[in-house]
Amino acid sequence: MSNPRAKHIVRDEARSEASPAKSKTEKKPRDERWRELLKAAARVFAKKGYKSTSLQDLADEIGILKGSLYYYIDSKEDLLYELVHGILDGGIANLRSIALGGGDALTRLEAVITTHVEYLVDNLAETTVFLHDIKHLSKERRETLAIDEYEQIITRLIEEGQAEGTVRDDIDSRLIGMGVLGMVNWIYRWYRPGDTVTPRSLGTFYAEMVVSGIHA
Amino acid sequence: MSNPRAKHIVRDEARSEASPAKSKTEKKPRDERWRELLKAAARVFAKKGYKSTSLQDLADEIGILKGSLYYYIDSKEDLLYELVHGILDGGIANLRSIALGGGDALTRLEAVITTHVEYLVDNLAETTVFLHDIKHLSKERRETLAIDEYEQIITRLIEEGQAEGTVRDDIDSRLIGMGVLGMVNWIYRWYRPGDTVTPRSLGTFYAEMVVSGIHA
DNA sequence: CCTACCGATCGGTAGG
DNA sequence: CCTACCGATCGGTAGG
Repeated sequence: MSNPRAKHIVRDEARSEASPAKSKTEKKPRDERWRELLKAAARVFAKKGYKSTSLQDLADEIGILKGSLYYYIDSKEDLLYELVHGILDGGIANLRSIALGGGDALTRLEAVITTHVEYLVDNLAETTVFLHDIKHLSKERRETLAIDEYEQIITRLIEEGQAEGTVRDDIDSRLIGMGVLGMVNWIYRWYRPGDTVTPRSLGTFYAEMVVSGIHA
Repeated sequence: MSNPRAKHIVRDEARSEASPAKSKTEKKPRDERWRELLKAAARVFAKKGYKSTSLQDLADEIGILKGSLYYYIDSKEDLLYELVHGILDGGIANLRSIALGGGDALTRLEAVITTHVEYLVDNLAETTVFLHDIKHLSKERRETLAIDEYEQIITRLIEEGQAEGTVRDDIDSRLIGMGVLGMVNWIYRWYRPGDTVTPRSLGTFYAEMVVSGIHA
């Protein structure tokens, strides 16, 4: 989430106090603008797709000129990477701490599902960008990301459950794992803020459905 | 699946017999080229995304010049529409005939799932384009498509099951329906031709998993 | 009128 | 952050 261009950030270089209200040349601290830019990118990429979003779109969104974006980034891809990297690492950290914790495998799987659902819903735009546009990252950058971790964490939990005898073992753990992941990740396609179902109860239900669907 | 430009197709106008092997100016009947173009578009759109695919890419793929594509289409979007329209209508026809058939709701739901999985796997590229790039269709064209039919068919079956008492009715049918759809549709993201699991057994397993996951 | 393209250029946008 | 631009490539169309 750090600004890749701001190698040496000098904090708060005496923000101009001159115009308290909006002026045409209003100055915003660099960090604030950077966060604003990332939020705008998440929103617009999620809506239109990365490839269909021009830097002009983003510049308009935050009220600067297109060329000025290069004060914050080196390329359009920087924005995609920052979003995708941030959302992935956050999600993995969540799941890893649960999956490696105590308790039987099925209980940990339930916790992983509810936690993942809440995280996904709380970060709908970023998740959408991750699930839709990661292919537009360069191979080099994509290789720095632990993209398969989600799949591995879930599949491993299912294998533990099979070893414990709580999960049916007549089916490949990977098939089950991808089914679970699909059910959960699909949420980004239909859930909208303000939906009658809360993220918490949605997660609880899907966890329940999975457990009764795969138990031995 | 018809060629929008070929208003009056004259069948097989004495295809040149001169060069039986490949010649530089090899002639292919119009319909054949059109199908070849659609197949190439499905393949390349699925791999690179609609927006990242140039008409030059497609022309290269089938071995003609970019400008020559306009003999077959009026715009790039024609190709997207044709693919998305074809795969959607085929899939809906499948499911509708099953959903409206006889038997109890849960049995029909199982059949819908297995049929849909096989159809999806048999048409992986087209399904990928449909699930990823439909947003790039113009509003006018998108509105001609029955995009919500899948969701409605599955949700309605679940409601019938709830009415019959075979499906748990303490949960919104839509939540269950989207869960089922997500699990099944997610297949396009990980299944590859040659995978050890056959489409048939994959469908059977997912149907099983759903039924035991949601039964009353 | 057709099939199967070519060479050149259109309005517009890309990243830099 | 702005002004003033570039090289290239985009989808699409011209006449032959």
